[in-house]
Amino acid sequence: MSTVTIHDVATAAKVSTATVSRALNRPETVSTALREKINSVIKRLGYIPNAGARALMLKRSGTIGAIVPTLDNAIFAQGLAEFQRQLNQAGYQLLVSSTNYDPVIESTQINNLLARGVEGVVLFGTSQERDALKLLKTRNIPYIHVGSLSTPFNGFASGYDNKEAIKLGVQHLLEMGHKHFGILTGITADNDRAKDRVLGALELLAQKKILLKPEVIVECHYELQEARLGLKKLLLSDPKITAIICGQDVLALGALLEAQNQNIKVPKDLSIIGFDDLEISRHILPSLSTIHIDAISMWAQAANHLISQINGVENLPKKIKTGVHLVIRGSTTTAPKHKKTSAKEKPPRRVV
Amino acid sequence: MSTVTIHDVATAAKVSTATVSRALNRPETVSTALREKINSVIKRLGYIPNAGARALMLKRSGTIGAIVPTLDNAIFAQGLAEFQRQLNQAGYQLLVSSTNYDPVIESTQINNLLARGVEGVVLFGTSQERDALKLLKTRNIPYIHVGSLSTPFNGFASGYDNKEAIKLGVQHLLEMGHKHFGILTGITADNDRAKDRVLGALELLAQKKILLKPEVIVECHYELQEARLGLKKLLLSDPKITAIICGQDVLALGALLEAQNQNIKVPKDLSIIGFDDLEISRHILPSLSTIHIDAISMWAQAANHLISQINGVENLPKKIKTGVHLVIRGSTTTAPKHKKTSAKEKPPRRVV
DNA sequence: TCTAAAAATGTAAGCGCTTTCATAACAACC
DNA sequence: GGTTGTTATGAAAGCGCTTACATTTTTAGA
Repeated sequence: MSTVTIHDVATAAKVSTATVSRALNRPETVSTALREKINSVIKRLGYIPNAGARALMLKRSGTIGAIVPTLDNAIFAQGLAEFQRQLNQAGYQLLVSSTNYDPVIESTQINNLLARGVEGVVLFGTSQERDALKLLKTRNIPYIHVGSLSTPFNGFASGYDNKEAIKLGVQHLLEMGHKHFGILTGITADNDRAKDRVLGALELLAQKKILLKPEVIVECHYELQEARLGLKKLLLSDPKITAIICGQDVLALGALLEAQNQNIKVPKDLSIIGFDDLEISRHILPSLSTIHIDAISMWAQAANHLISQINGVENLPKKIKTGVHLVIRGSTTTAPKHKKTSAKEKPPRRVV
Repeated sequence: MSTVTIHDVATAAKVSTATVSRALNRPETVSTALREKINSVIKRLGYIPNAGARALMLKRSGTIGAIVPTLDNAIFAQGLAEFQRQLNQAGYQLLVSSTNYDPVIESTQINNLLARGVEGVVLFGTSQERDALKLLKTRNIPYIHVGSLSTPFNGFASGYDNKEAIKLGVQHLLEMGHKHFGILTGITADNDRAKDRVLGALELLAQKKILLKPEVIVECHYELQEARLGLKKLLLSDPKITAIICGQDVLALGALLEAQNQNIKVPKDLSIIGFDDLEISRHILPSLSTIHIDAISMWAQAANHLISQINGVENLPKKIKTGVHLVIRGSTTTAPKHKKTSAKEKPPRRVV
């Protein structure tokens, strides 16, 4: 690990380290001749300034941290890509870490980012540990929540109201005459988004005097396999179900695929609605009705807000509300008049 | 940004900074009484050691960098998750950056990681810029390529031979009697994996005296929309095509979906084979025949190899070959006897 | 040609941390 | 009680960098 330092460059160029540093950071303050000489030495030696040492002096790292539940979901991957683009444009580097939906890991990661001297952090959702947030507060590190607006939080957030958003879908289903619902949700523990979506759905249904039994609300991880199992369970719990409300498109996709495997016709026999509008949702057959969220703008605005915070801009908005809308596609339609009973359920015809 | 330093802790605990440092790093060398006192002060002040300063002294950062083309593809997301797990287990932190398939950005990112003092780096594929690799070499930073074994490279690699891997699929198609092929590939520029897969397919086909015209090899980004367009182009270029060889499952999925939209029966009229075996591939209808790669093991072994390198282990293997196998599912079958010609292509019946 | 202002460069301190070496405190032994 | 280990703590240097300040060189005005 033969590291070449600013000192090596200085001696090789027969100047002081101060001059090398200046040549790098404020080139206009050093004479052309020297500057060129120094640059050539730098290139020859392959000198790369040590970011840690630099941050130590400057008391700023030029780094921003992001903590997301997982990278294994297109909705995060794309959001982060946008976030990173905005950051780079403003001269910041992004440090990503994932928590696997575990708030304890999340706290560790926040510490980690702090140790690395991040100047700001993005937190997904609002379910982080109290202490972790307090840490950010007392250290005076700017941060912003992304993806959640409904749950109470201090500080800033860029996102939308999950409770209201899901209602768009439920309302659509109600208008289509559905009366018997099943809910397929992600794990709600430590996940305000998932929780809010279920809550929102139940709230609107209750308003229409539809009360769901606990058996028709099933939780599973965001995986196709689990979602398929979930749908099975749902249909077993209540064969009268004609509409499935899903907390995320992956779940809806799983449900759709399972329905197809069971030869249940979507949307004729069963309507399915998702959330997030992944790329595949518009392409699959039948295409998936879902709630589209404007993830790009949500992350872009979060980035800019965070940078503004770092720059000490005053009177920033507490909440940045980003777009959500219902996309009606092929997986939802009017409720079947009489739920088709499967063959074996058909009452045996009485022989006269 | 009121940072609390080791000095603050020291004065608050009425000890020297040396003692605080020891209490943190080698607790057994400091008396119980002091240790407890120091710990309580640390907790009270919310002290977090500055990782940069620490790395500066220790000359090791405990950090490893990974550079991948994109996060927006499940195959990378899952691989990185595994990689990170292995790293954390060994006490290392992971720093991820993505290049969007641009080798210039990749070089920048390597510099970036080096500036941050990473002790090792993982590079996806083998198409990085010569200079960037030389930089790693001269600085003596351990690195390993992942995902590619066929293209020439120096140093180490964990992965498989893309050229051979794709042949598994092509062979299967040949055995099913297919004669007319189309290839749907990712952008091959700066992408040895994509390149090798095309090459491998062409090689095996040529061996069977099947030569593909350039029009039946179409490149597109790994997106469903583009893949659908790709299939259209392919079918237009040669209506006799009965089998599509895809360089990645996303492309195969897109092709499958487009076929369904055009009411082309898969696999009856058209066989489609993918590569990577994403989760959805086994669930979609028809399920996708594909080449399964053991991404988990590939990344896990890369992590361990890298850590061994850092630890100075000698005589490490140059190549770690990880598993690949053909998964035959529902999207491939025997070639149709006579390719069904669509109505308007039917020769007009001559009136006698 | 001399002098003063401006521009270019160097000196040295210090960012927050670890660690070597020196010193102090404490046992344990005769 | 003095001596020797043994253990616990502190003082200070230095990791690679930037920058205030001091110093030198250049420029230009008279």
